[in-house]
Amino acid sequence: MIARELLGKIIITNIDGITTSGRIVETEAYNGSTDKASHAYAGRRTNRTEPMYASAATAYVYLCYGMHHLFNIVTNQKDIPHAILIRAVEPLQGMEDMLIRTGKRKLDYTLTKGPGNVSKAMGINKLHTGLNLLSNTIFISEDDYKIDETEIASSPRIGVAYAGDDALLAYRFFIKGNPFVSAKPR
DNA sequence: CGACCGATCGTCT
DNA sequence: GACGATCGGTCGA
Repeated sequence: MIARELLGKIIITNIDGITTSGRIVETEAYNGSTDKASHAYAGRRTNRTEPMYASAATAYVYLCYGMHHLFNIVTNQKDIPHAILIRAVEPLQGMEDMLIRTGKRKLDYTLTKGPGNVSKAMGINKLHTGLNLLSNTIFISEDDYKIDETEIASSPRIGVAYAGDDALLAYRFFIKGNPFVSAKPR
């Protein structure tokens, strides 16, 4: 499962002349047309969800609650709308700029905890939806950091109670004990 | 701590 | 016209 493999990888953004990067510590998988929690459930295909139907390594960014831009990585072949929501990263580069973007005063674990904060800190917004992630604006990289399987935990996804039985699926993955991992499900 | 609540607007029905 | 793949502040214990 790709949501698991993304843990420990690095997201780098070059936006507005600013470079920021962070290590992925929490993800959620959205399993396309069979997943009631997915925007693409039952093959729903609209202007908003169209990028999810693109091939792997495309960005799907959308506005949530009228104020948060949530960043997803599309993972499958063209026309199969699978995506991974990046829920938290551990900042690596550009913390000063992240603080400015988020309006926070001091560097703490809330800087990039939760999907809304990740996008805000890294400068990702709706304009980036549909963007190819092999571009240099937003891309995924990796370094020597290795995660052992035993460091990975899973749980049901956050905030998807409306999805019925699919809300129970353990499609959320995170690095155990990492302080940037967001709150537990409600 | 936990529970609750308001902000805020694009998207879909 | 209703409703979020959220966040941060407040309130009470």
